[in-house]
Formats: sequence, structure tokens, C-alpha cells
Amino acid sequence: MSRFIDELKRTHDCGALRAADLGREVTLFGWVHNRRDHGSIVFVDLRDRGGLTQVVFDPEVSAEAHRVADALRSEWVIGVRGRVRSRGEQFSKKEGRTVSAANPKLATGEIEVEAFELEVFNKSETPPFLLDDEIDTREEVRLEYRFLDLRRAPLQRTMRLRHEANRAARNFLSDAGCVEIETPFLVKYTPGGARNFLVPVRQQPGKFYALAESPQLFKQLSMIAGFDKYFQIVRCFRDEDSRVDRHPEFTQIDIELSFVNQDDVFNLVEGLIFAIWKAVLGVDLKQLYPDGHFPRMRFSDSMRDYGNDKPDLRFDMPHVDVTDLVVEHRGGKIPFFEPIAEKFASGAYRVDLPAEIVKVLRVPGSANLSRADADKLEQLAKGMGAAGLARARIGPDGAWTQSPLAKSVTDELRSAINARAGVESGDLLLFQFGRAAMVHTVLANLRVHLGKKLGVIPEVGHGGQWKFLWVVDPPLFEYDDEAKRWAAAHHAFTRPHDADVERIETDPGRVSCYRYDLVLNGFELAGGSIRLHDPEVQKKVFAALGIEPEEAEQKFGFLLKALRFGAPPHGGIAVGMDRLVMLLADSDSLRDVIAFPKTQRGADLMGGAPGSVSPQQLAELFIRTVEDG
RNA sequence: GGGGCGGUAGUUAAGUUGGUUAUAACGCCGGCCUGUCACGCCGGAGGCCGCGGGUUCGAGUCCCGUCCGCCCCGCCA
Repeated sequence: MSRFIDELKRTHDCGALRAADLGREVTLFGWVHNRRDHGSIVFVDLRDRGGLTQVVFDPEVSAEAHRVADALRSEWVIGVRGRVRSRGEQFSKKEGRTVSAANPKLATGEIEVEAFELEVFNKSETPPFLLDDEIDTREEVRLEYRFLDLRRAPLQRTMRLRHEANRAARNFLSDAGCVEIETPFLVKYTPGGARNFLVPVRQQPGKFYALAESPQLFKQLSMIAGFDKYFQIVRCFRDEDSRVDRHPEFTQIDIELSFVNQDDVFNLVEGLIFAIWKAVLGVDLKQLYPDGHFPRMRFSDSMRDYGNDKPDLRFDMPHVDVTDLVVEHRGGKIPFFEPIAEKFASGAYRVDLPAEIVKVLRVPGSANLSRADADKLEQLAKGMGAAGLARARIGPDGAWTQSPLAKSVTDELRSAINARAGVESGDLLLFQFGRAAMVHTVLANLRVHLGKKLGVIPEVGHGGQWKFLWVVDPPLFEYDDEAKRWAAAHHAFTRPHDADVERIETDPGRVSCYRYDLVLNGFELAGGSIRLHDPEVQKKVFAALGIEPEEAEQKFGFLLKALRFGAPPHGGIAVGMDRLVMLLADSDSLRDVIAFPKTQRGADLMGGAPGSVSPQQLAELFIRTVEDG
């Protein structure tokens, strides 16, 4: 029996009381955030999800409550009954007069509660770290005590923000006529794509489910089933290495629509994003995007200017592709460049699909990078597979200095590159050349790194730095160098542009498709495509991929079968909920917006997952583990 | 699979070319304090220097291995 729980009940949360409540008798529940013992008077900052309220235990008000309060410690859970009084006119013995003791830092700082009655619901061990807003405790410790970390106000706010985003999304999509359909997590394993977690099955020894990496097939089947518009806020699972924006289990707002083209999907998602920003932040994106639409950029342009398909447009500093200049000047006497130019000249490389490229990143002279900074950049580049990082400082006359290329380069090539990059005296040029994928990766990361380091990325939020971008028209196929064949860049069910269909067999590298990513501030926020519902084109795609009909049947059987039974034109998208919240909350890591996250190696430091199981459990599943080797 | 950074009291950090008893702050415990709010003052306890091995008269420090965490490449829509 608890008088507080059973009879008194909570009247307010700890962030609610104001000067207007003076004299009111209240009952508060919460955790002891801080206790300040002044001998005969004891102050307690009481905390719950609403905030902090100062409670005063004065022996002249209640000797009993004061006696119990003496024993209170951090994170004890208590109930307090008392009266709201002003902090404005307290008598100070030290000062010998009445003083104001309001705390402007607290929302409740005008008032305090003088306690009549106190109940200790539960004691607490001493917490391993302070539960303040700002702490520098390492993440490892915070994750082990996640239940305490989550008590902290910033994480409380983030989880509520996440809830609001969820609610806004669900409301918006429901209002838009989408029906939320729950799809299976336990699905058939299909090769290709992300690595699946496998789940053994007791009833069928030797057989495994895969945890769904996305509801992709099922949402398409829902369209074929005639639901017309589908959504689901759904957990997905991928057994891949984590990153700051990738987690082994993550949530997406999954959407699929029938009888739509790309513009229809964009319209819906733009509406969704506008609604979420409005509901969660109170930000009207119409101020930034007056026509209600986000800008679009072709995939190839994004690769050319930024080296990836998720450019951060909050700052400029584009890549400068100088491959054609190098080819034109036959390498410009630079030993590194000549072999590349030669391969173009001999026809080994195509200009429209270059295997090797030469790119430059121009760092404005005002940035004033030190020698040590530049060396550090080279280390960074090497860590990403670069052989090195050739650089050149631009002299007053356009000459290259401090550069391994300076001695050999012809004046003509140097001038051409200077002109293309638009250099000014004092600028630093960073060169990267070789395999296109490597060059893009290295320079894309250097660009972002420099953007942060040089402080040219504006703050998120009020300054209008929500840089949304649709990246569109990517190639349908990618050439797999190792396997020496064409592979699906995305998946085999993306609809090619009608004008490119004839090229599927003749020139697969130049087939664009209706795939799209929504990028925000350098993060891929959403990705989707218009699906390929035409069996005839589908056959051509499989043929180009070298997939035999039998193989296709085995891999994608039930979808192929369903596509033959009156599949409507359809397409969809999936919005990464975790990344969305990360950006909304201005957090640095996905782990900060997931209530119970896993470490980079997929461990739950609090719960201990993944864990070992007994030999009996394994035997029941007919699984035997083997030592490595 | 690869590259980089880190692991020293409960927490965060310092720890010199290897050299007496491993420091500090916060937290914790005890005492005092009626206006604090990062309360203050006095006193105290608290260490497998991630783990294992090696070099050495001697290792937190040097070497090898290993575990854990973080960032990145690969991988991953």
C-alpha cells in the first residue's frame, strides 16, 4: 500500500508549476536529481519527464519529512505532498533580511514546493554518472546503463521528438489514403543485396528464415493485391557493419503507391516531410521551398560535382573533373597522368564511362590550411584507399608550388586546370586520380571533412539550412569489374526510362532508370524507385544481368509470378526514420536517437546480446558450431 | 577483411628519457551549516593502470598478442 500511489495521485509533473500556482497544494512524483543539505533545511531538485522542481524540506513545516529527506540520495524515487510557494521572499539568516531566491535557469524557477509529506518509493544505488544534460562520460558506459542515460533530459526530448515524427508520419500517410499493412519479418532468404540475419527453425531442422532487410517484395505484392496505397513504419534488419548513420536494426517509413509516376511519389513524400517538420519543429518548409518541391539533381551531375549521390549542399566546394584536360594534353608530362591519358587515346577507356579519372578539389586560400593539416588530409585519403594526395599551392602567377607535380607539368595543362578550377593565388589544389570509384570516395569524404574543419557548414535549423535534394536518373546497371559483367545498381525491379529500353541489350551502361534518393544535408534520407511491372522489359533486364529464367524463378519466384497476374504500374520509397530523427534532433549519431542501440559490432552492452546458447538448444536446431579453421 | 583513435579510482582526465607510496577534479562516505540551486567548509575511503605474454634489477610507460569502444574504407539501396 502506498498512500501516494493509491490515494494522493500525482497532480503535476515536475515542469508544470508556475507563479500562478502559488498556494496550491500539489503532489509530485519523481527522482532526486540533486540534494543540497544546509543542516536543518534540505533542498531537493525533483525530476521527472516534465522537468525539475525544487522541493524544500523545512523542519518547521514538517519535522518528519525533513528527517526522511536527510537520507535521500541521487536517483531515489519519491513522492512529495506540499504547497507551492514563491522563491521570491525568503528570509536569509546570513544576510539578516528577505532575499529573492528565484532561479532564472529553471522553467519552474519562480516557485518551490514546501514539503508536508514524503514517501520513498525506492532507493537507488549511486549512479555511475551524473544525469545532467551535458556529460562527457564515454558512450560505452552510457550504453551499459542505458536506462539511466535515457533518464537524462536530452534523450527524453529526443525520444519524444521521435514519437512526434512517428505520429505525424502515420497521420499524414493515413490521411493521404495509405493503409498500414504489417509484413513478415521472418522471410525466405534471397541472395544478393544486404547480408541477412538468419533464424534457425526448430520445426524444420537445417532450414532458416532470414530477417527481412526491407518489406520490398511484400509492399509490391500489396500493390498487386489491390491496396492501391500502402505504408508501414517498419523495422528492418541488415547484418552489415555499422556506421554513424547505419544500424543493424533500423526503422523506415515504407511507402508504395499504385498508378503513379515519379512525380507522384515525390509529391507525397514532400508533403510528408513538410508535415513532419511542421509537427516536430514547428518549421514551415514552405519558407525554404515556396513551390512545395525540393530541387532535383541528376545522379551523374552529383557524381561529377560531389563524388557521391548524397551531396551536402549546405556548402559549395565542388569537385572539378579535369580528366578531359589531362587526355587533351596527353598527361601534360606528369608521370602519374600519362598512362591514364594513353588509355583513353588507345580506346581502352570510353569518355562517357571512364574507368579512371583525374579530379581536383580547390580549397580557397582564405582557408589557410597548415602543412600539418594537409599531411593529415593525406593520411585520411590513404585510409580510404588513395595512393597519396598530390597537392599544389597556387602562387601569384598561377604557378604550382609545394607540389610534386610542379616540376613536370606543362604550362598548358597547368593553365587549363587552373582555369577550369577557377583558382586564385593562395588556393590549395588537392588532386586525386585513378579508379573512378576510389577518386570519388576519397574526394567526397575530403570535401565533407574540409567543410566541417573549415567551418563552412552553417548550423542546422533556423538559418534555413535544410538542404533537401532529389537525386534522380541514375544508371540501371553497374559494371562489376571483378565478375566482368553488368550488375543491377539498385535491384532488378527498377523501371528503366522508356527511351533507354532499347539500350538494355546494346549499351547497358547508358540505361537510366526511375530510381531516386532524397538527400538532406549530406545524408540519404529516403530511396525508392518506380518498379518494373512489364514482364517483357523484365526479361531484357534479366538477360542483360546474365540471369537465366530458371535462376530468376528461383530467386524472385513469387514476385515474378505475381507480376504475371495483373500488376498495376507502381512505385514507392522508404524514408529512413532513424536518420530523419537524427537530423531533426541535430544529433551526431544514430545511436542517440535509438532508445536501445547496439554498438558498432552489433552488441547490446546492457542486455548482452548476442549471447551464447546451450548445446541442447543448438542440438534441437540441428546446429553445430565449429572452431575457426 | 583493412586503416586510424581510444581503454589509468564510480566518472572524466594527467602521468616526463622506464625509477620511491600512481595524481587531480567531480562523484561517494562521515562531520558542520536555514536560502542553496555545479551550495559551502572540514575530514576520509576508493586502483587487476582492459586482459595475457615478453624485454628489464625495475613496466601505467617499451615490444608482441588479444579483448572492448568509436570513426572511416571495403561491405551496405
